[in-house]
Amino acid sequence: MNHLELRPPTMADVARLAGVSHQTVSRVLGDHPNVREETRAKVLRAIEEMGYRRNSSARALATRRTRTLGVVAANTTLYGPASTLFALEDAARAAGYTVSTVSLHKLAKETLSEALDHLSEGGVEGVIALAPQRSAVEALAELRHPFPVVVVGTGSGAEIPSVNVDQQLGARLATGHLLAAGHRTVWHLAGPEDWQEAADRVTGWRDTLEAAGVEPPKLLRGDWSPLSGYRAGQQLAGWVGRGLTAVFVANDQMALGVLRALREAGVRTPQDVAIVGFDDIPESEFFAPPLTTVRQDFATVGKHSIALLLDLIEGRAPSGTPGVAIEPHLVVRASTAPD
Amino acid sequence: MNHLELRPPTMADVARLAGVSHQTVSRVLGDHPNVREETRAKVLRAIEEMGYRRNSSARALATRRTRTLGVVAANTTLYGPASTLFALEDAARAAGYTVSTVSLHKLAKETLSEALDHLSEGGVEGVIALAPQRSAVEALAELRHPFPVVVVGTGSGAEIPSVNVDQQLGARLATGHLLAAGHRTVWHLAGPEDWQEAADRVTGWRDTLEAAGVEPPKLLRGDWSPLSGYRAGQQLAGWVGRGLTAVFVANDQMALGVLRALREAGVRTPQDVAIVGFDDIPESEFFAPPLTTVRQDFATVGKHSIALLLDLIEGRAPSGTPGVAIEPHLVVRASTAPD
DNA sequence: AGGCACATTGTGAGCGCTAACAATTCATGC
DNA sequence: GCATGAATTGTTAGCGCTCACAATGTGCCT
Repeated sequence: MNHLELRPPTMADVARLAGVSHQTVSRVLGDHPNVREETRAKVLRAIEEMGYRRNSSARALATRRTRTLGVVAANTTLYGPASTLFALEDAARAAGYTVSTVSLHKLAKETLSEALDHLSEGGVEGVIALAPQRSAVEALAELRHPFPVVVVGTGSGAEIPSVNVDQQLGARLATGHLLAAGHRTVWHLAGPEDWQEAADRVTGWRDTLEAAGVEPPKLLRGDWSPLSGYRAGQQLAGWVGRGLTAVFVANDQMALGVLRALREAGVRTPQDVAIVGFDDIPESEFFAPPLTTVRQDFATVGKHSIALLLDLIEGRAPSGTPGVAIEPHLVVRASTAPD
Repeated sequence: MNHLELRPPTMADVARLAGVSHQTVSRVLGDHPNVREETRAKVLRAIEEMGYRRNSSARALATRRTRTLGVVAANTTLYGPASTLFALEDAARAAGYTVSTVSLHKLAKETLSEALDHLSEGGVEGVIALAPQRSAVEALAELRHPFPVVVVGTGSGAEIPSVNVDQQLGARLATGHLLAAGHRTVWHLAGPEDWQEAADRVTGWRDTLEAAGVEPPKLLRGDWSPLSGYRAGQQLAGWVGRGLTAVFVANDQMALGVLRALREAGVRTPQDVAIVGFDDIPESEFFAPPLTTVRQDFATVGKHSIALLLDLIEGRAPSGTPGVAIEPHLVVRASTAPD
């Protein structure tokens, strides 16, 4: 708690105390090879003694590198985005970068533009956009910005470099699991149309059914919230006994709502209707009943995204195999298996 | 997507194009009063044309202000911390500051120290620490740092400026609600001992019982996770029929685990045992049954924290009434009310 | 001893901006 | 018509650092 000192020490101050030139101090700090061990020790002692820290602004000005990355995201209180954010932050820090975050309420073009401006003012070298909505990516593509941008979670629509989880595969796993358990068909409660993830999950679901020679039943839409799941669940309950025995819900929160609606309608899970969710939020294991769901590896997403962005910043060719989506995994629990 | 330009334009470039001095450009950008309208327009046109943006490093170097705040947090994928983070970020941006976040896996002294170092290297002017554990605050108090720090969520232990939700009040609301519903006594499943919030909730619970002349029953401990709630729930089930009819659980996730354990033991909620949680996570409304819980206003926490930190940075006397905790509210649902 | 290569250290010039001051312009009033 | 002050603009000097280069020092070979 010494933030009251008049002026923080500069490199020149340290140099004076150590009896060397400021450049030598810079060399020590920069781990340059050609510094005598004795000198290095002297300098380090002076640094320690004065509690010296390099001024990042001066450094950034001289090197033209801020070593700062930006992240734009919405819905950051949801498990998925929050987990991704965490992973990104971790990966960036490991690479020696600082992360500035802008959390938005909504990913409209306007707000996105403001966010990029804000980050730009902050001097970021590149930005990761958690933009799962197609409209957001389009907006992003139109916006001018003086740094590279990597999008997470919006399929590989080529327009902008991106990193993704293979949502279609996840949906195929979920749907296939239900078919394999003997269900004639599988209903689907999807996320909002504009979301790429929602669209991909619909595709994966539909493809799986069609590959099995089954006509896909009517598609239901929710908005990811438990409440929308609840409402959809009330509708679904009406189809029980008329061929509905299994539902693939596009996320765990909605699945929670569906479970409640079915329960209230006297429909038992999984005996009457089996349910599969998506995300594997920490709560899912303790739902009534515990939820079969699809888990995504956010840590890997974070690492790949940062790696790709850094490649872009450094002007390297992207090192990771581009466009390769990360594989999700099925987690089987009681909601699809009677005990 | 023009990040390939050789060198971004500087203020001098703009000045040349506009036919003025760089200082005049600076004045326009800084909204200085004494600039002729015509000149301002000329400059703005040049800025627009060149796509000029001020270099934040140079600015920071000259003004000695980075306009960046840091946030250190752990468990950022949980609803509470994620919500607080979001609110902090929003409030800071509204105040014209950029936020750099460091998300930690654990809030040990070592990692905290590294986090502060990292932020310090990034040139933050102040830091908000989401440090709900007492050990973390102690570590924070011992650590040297060249900027003010505000702690969120660790009671007003005076050592470090802090902003808090009145956890004891929340616990009193929860416990009082159960007593008022006619329960003879209320059990409590607490969070980890080291957490200030957990301790405060225990105190509020105990005080309420004692004020009602009731001897507090045995205290159970969890670690906030649904699993620990589940385990505790199994124990609690053993006391049903022996005086246990109501439980105040220190957070919603554990409450979820408790609900599952009770259900598996054939205990009905709320008919046999009433449950109150804490946090009001989005899922709570759709638990089986929907959970009565205590809601905290994270947006207010965020605003207060940023305001306090900015006061500290500017060297002002804290403007908000210091030490005033933010009031939580009870949200009554089916887990305490038979329909 | 002289010379050469290499290791080590120092010097000077910016990086792009803002703050302080100096210089110019302009409108007034007398 | 000219002094006078305000409005407007320009000039200069850093902010604290890194880079490129210059200047030493050191050891070793002939």
